[in-house]
Amino acid sequence: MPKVARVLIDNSPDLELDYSIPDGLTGSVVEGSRVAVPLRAKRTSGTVLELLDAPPLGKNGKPVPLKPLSTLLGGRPFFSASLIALGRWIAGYYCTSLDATLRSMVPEAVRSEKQSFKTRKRAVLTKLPDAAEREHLSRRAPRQAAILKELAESAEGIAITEFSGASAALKALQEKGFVSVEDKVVTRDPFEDETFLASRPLNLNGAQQVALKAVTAAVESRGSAKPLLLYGITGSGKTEVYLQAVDNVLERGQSALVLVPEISLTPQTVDRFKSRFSHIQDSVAVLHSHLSAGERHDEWHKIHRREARIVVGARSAIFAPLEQLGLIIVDEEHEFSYKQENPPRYNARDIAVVRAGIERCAVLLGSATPSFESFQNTRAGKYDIVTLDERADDRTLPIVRVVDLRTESRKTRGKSPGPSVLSERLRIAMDRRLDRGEQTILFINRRGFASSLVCQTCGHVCECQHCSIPLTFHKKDDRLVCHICGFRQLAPQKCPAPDCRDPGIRFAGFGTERVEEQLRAAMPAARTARVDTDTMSRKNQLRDTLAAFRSQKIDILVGTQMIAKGLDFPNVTLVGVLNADLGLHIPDFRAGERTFQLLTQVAGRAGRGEMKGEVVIQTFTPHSPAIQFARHHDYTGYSEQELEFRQGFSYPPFSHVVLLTSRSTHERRAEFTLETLAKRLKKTLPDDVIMGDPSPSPLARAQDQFRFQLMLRARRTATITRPLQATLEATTIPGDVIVTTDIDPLNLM
DNA sequence: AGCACGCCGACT
DNA sequence: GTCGGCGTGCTC
Repeated sequence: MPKVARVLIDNSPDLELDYSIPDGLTGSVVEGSRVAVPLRAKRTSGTVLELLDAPPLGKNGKPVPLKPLSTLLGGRPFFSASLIALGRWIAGYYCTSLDATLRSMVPEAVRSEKQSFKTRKRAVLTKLPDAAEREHLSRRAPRQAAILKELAESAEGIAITEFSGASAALKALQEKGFVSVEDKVVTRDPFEDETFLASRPLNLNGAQQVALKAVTAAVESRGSAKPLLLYGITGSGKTEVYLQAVDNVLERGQSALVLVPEISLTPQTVDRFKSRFSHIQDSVAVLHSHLSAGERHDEWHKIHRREARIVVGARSAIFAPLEQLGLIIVDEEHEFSYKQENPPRYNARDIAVVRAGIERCAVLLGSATPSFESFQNTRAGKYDIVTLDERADDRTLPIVRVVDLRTESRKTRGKSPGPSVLSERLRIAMDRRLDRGEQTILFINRRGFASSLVCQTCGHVCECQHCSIPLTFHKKDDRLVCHICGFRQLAPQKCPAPDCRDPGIRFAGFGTERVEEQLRAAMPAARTARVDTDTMSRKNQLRDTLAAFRSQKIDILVGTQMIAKGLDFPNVTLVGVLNADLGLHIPDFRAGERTFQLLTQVAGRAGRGEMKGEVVIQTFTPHSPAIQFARHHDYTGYSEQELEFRQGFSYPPFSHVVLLTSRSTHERRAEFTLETLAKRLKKTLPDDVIMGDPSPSPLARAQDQFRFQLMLRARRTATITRPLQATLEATTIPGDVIVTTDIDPLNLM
């Protein structure tokens, strides 16, 4: 029996102390247990990280004298030994304290005592009156008799709200001892008002069968197989492979974890899992950010109680306390939303691979446009790859046409104020769809400065007072809004530049709002709807709009990234990308990769039914590789060219990036701090680390803080992080400067 | 010499 | 995180 517990003290970064386990508690103190411990003269709390047989030896060679831990807190631990191991790995790799890491692994709604199980008072039958009594009641107190009859038929009792008009009768029955009223736990069901029609497994085509076999073999190998990359083009039926693989895992008595990008992007994926497993609906738990705190609490406990065997969730669901894991699936593994933007800044896709290693289970990464990190891992033999290169049911990929906006703007010059949103080609294609009763999706990538207010006469751009980015014009409430800090101001009537004052500024730039407006004017017969964060604020609004689109009550759907991914509408035969350049010219070596992924994903929304699809991409740079390769559906071609470039410059996946950022309201201090760190790092970092110069971040100011950054690259992350941590500890950082470390960043702003 | 303050290391 | 030891440097 272990006699010693190593305890991580709460709220004290990386303080791990050993305590002896008193006799009364041996056996009940396990890894993950919450315990109260003495610390100096006080009492504090902590988490048991591991159990030891004997106290460690001190500097004098003798065992360290240990204090006994005080008591056990709480019930079954939040963390299993393998989740603690996972936490240790994350804390080490991402340079975060173990305490903060473990805290981020359990939802706040579970961790804080505020949320608890929801209870409702229910009446239950305690004993049935004898025949004479019943006879008496039915004559003298028909209300009571009726209640008894109802209760006799329901095993779980009936909520007392059902008897709201008969509280006196209920009370009388309670007093006679026939009925008792108890608090019963009721589960908050995020899908309460939805029904899922059971779906049956579809027939797999040859490639899908090969893929399923490979996954099943990996599951059966119990962790000795390599991670598996499922590269399947859009519409090739990846989800069906996931569903059947999960089914196999369940049959083996194991559980499965399915990660999907932030749920609002793919409501359809969740629905497909809920439907396929509708016969065991209670075994499916869903975890994502749109759940209420109470729902999250209940779903998490459903997993913790071992009731749920399938978890479908976003990024943080990678920490779901599932046991006997057989398979972890990461859908759309290239998605940037898997990266957490606050500490620990982990990437759930990478954590999935680590967790699979710890739990000795299989891991499947799926994508139509795999990240170059994962793809290179298959080329290097670290991952295995299976390919679905045909659309399921013999459908074909859409024809992609590229419209050169440079020649287009020459055609329309002078005819309309500002740039024209729809090219002639796209207009004609849309008219044709409307005539045939088919549907169109128009995609506008609002990232970048598309809808900023730029004066056409003097070039003045309305910028945020607190951040160094242009403000975005929202016509509905006539405001300029900062998408970084939320700052809002009334839109100016004319150009604010003192020597300009041109009223034309109000018509510059376009975003989804303006597209919709122009569309209404240009095609009055079409029924249109807009999907972006502004219109989809209400709960279920996205779901409702998509349902209306599916039932063809809407002809044209205009939207941002929200409609780019994962949606499957058979009647959509045309997709228009209004400005493909917007993500292309940002200072980030992944700009091309991101654009290629987006175009490929958007194009994949067209022609998913019987009818052939068409995609029109409007761009000012038709020659750029991301656009040309996307046009030809050529992931392999693009990856070859891009990987060669990345290798030449030692960018990921041929190196790991560590991004050091300093920020402060005091510009010089932020800059000086980073310069000092850079100087010290130059001395301690090994030669094979590529270190840039400290420089202003592309987002030079945000929320009144000036930002500077330093990029470091090396083959192995630890080559950088070990000396970096030592340097950070040894350097005094001014109180008003914040220094952050981002390992494998995806956002270089 | 006496004391305040801040840094640093230990806490089991 | 928090406490206490100890060194520095200022004041009496």
